[in-house]
Amino acid sequence: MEDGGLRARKKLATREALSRAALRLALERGLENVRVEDIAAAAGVSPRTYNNYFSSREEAICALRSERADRIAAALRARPAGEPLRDAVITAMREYVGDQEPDKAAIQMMLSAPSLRGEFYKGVVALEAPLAEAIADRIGADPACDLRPRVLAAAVSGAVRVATHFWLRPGSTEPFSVLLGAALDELLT
Amino acid sequence: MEDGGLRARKKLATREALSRAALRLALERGLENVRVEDIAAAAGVSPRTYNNYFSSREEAICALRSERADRIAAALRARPAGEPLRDAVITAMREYVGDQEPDKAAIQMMLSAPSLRGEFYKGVVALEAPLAEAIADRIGADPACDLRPRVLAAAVSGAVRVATHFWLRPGSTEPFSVLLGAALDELLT
DNA sequence: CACATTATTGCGTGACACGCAAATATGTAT
DNA sequence: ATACATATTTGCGTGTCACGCAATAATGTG
Repeated sequence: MEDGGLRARKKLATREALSRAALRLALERGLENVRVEDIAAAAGVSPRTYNNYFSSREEAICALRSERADRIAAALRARPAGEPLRDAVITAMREYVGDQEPDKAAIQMMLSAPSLRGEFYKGVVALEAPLAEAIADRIGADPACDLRPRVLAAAVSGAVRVATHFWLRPGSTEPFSVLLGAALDELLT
Repeated sequence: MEDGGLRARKKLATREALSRAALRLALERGLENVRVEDIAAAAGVSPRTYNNYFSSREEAICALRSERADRIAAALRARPAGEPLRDAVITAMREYVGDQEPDKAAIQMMLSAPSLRGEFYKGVVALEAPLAEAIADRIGADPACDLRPRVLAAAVSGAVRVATHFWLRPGSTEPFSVLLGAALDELLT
């Protein structure tokens, strides 16, 4: 029952293979033209197995994005203790994102297809819990009683959403990191 | 083709009847035990008509909550022009919510059922656009270029989410308006 | 190597979303 | 009021899907 056992790793691998296949196929053919059967085949498992991992195409397509939360929290914990809270949070976010450009077509699709938007937002909101916990640790707050960590985390995740929105505007060429930095700066004023 | 015509009003009425029926049935019987057929019957239309209005049970159940956005924006526009931006936004939110308690069981359900959460978040995020526009008008910003209105609106909607989260905690008895006020105050500090 | 645990698979079932075309209701101009 | 145009509702058929269940295969353990 260990986490690093062959079993657990294989499960993660199939989950990832399924999700990658789902996203790739949706981008290639359009969301409407992807059968569950195709996703399963592309990942080398039976359709029934696909449904053991995900209970909807939407969930499969958005699953990978939903798993970056812990690294963000870790980036915050790595900030020096003396740094003011908001600066630390914002710098941690900037560091985490770095200057990697996300896949524009993928995010575009997730935000324009109504059936994917909800799943996408679930992923964004999921970033907040670990981030809020790291914030609570830093300011010595009880995350169960104090609103501040969660409100700040929610504001940060909101800034990410807004930056994404502007980054996707037709004709926009600015790198995501620049827009994210600008959005996060608005939280300081 | 008018907005106030009999046609348009009847359409809105059926839409609302369907959504109310869907929510009521889901609360009474649990989400799993609600057939599309039941919702349509409770609203007095055919199942096929139900599907002309909504393309999933989840959409029908969460539809009513998604339509409060314009009134929030109006509340902001009613604030005196001299008031500092954030105070105006926060006061407007407080005024809008007043001391009405939302339906705890309903929101509880929407946040605990994975298939509803995405739709619920879509509704919360939908609050941001009109609010951001009202903010942009107030500070004379171009909502297409300036990040500030949207970041602030997103922070407010995040605060609403966080307040909701705490309001739902088992054992919590504080009114929603108090928690919302506390969450919004964190945005000022 | 034997045994317990866990994952995968096939099959069957109930439900659902939606295209299409007919029927019905509504708005409008004469 | 009547006739006509437009929008909405409805029934039916179709392809798809999620999931319970039980059998099978794969993996970890003593």
